[in-house]
Amino acid sequence: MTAKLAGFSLCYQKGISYYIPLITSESSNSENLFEEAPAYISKNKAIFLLEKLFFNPDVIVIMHNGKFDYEVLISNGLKENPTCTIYDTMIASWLLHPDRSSFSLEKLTEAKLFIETISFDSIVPKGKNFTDVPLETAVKYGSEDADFTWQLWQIFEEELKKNNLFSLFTDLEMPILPILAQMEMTGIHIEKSELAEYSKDLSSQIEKLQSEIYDLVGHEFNIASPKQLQEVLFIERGLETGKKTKTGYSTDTAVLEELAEKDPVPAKILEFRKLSKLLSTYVDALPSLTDKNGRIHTNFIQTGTATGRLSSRDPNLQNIPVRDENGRKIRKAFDAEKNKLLISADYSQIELVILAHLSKDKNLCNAFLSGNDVHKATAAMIFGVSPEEVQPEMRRTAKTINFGVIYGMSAFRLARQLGISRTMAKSFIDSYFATYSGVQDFINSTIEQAEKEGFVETINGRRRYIKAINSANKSEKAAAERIAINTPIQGSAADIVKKAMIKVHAELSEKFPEAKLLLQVHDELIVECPENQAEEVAKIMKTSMESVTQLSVPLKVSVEIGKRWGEFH
DNA sequence: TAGGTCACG
DNA sequence: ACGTACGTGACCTAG
Repeated sequence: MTAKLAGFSLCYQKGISYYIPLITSESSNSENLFEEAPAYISKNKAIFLLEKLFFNPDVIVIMHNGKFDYEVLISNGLKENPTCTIYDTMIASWLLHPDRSSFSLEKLTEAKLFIETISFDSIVPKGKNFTDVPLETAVKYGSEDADFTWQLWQIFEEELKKNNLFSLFTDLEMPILPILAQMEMTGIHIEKSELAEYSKDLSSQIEKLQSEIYDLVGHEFNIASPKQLQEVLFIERGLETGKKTKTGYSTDTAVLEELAEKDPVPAKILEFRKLSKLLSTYVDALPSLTDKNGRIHTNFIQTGTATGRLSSRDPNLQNIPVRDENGRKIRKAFDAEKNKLLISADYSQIELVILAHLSKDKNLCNAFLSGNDVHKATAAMIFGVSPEEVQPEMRRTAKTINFGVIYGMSAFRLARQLGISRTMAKSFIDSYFATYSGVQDFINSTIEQAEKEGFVETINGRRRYIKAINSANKSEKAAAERIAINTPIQGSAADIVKKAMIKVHAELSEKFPEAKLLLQVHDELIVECPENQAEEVAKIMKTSMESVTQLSVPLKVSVEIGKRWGEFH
């Protein structure tokens, strides 16, 4: 949002491209400069000319990592909501191979065009800017950037069509791109003073815990160092070791919870870690990232996952705490500006709904159709009781199994998760698959498809190749099978949420243009809008999201309206 | 930079 | 006999 425009490059046929540097001095805004210095044009002139491209519906603009360029152009005066079509070669390559390690123009040019590129670092010395390099060098670097993007598109267009990914590209991923840009640039407001207060509170709690730990242990040490902590727990205090890590014995939550029954230190460590995490990752970090209006801007990464989900970075706004009361205080610091409200709309159990749809399992579909608590319905089915007879413990078990199925569960993990024996876990699993035999069939056929074709697909044809699916190594093969099961479920959910974003954005732009999408958290959309529009905006969001796809089980969306995120009424 | 840990869906 | 649930990103330590 603060990047300046040095110049831009264009290409419309292979091997011929142009770099156009801009006059950098802010004072030189004369219209005549174009004639006086034909090799340069002013920034205003450049934006004016580029707008002709971006607002021509007959034009297709091909870019690499277009969201970035688009945002820079907007920060420098380009109007929003272009009418051209944007095609992004970075996204195209991601759709073709979503678990590639890099989608940089440099790496792709090397891999697909077999050309060595001029690297940015090789022409711009450390600490210098692009505008410091000689024009001749800038021309070389800038113009090949456009040329390679053009050439990559020629290849990707064919490949997308060949693999039936073209409509996913044009109808889903490309329309999402400018929406993400708008969300990022809008940002979300945080109430700094609340976090500042919470910071003091947390710091003193942490300090107190720290001295209590030192007292119990008899000396000071770095609690955050797993190495030193192992020494203290397993040698000095002689506690039993559990799981191993690559470098020693684990001190993670599960292990410490176990140890807490025999020793007072582990519980304090757990509390210390919990509060330190909140303080360093959120409470102290977020306020320093606000702009002059107190808003925070994340970067949504469209190529961030192998399943089709988005990821969020610098800062990650998709992992803001919510699960316990301490953490929720942080979420509540995210608020709407004056005279506005936040609306959160989230899909209920979207991944299980998709599992029901993909497997067409009669009992799982009925579990959804019969009521609104699918875990309870599952418990009733696998324990052979009526829904009214389901005890909380039974529901908890069913819920864990439901998640387990989505992740490709093992009896071992289920047993550990539920704190029961492996035999017992195995019998729950058997009973689950006896009830939901369609789910078992879905799992088997998905793995078979992966073995035969080498990839799995989502409802919309999004693809993920699974190289290890035919591995001779047993645990590698098992891990590949879990990916094969999970990807169509998680990925289809990602497809649906992206479709919903497009629909919600279109509806709101037309009916309530002041309402803005701010965040997407995998199954949840957050919108900010004027107070007096909130009820209607919420209705539009719910309706749009529920009607975006027709599955064999209806999608349900719950909406909440409030001044702060995580605190609704 | 890798490893451990932990925040989220 | 073997390893142990899917997908992320940030912070801290240690080398």
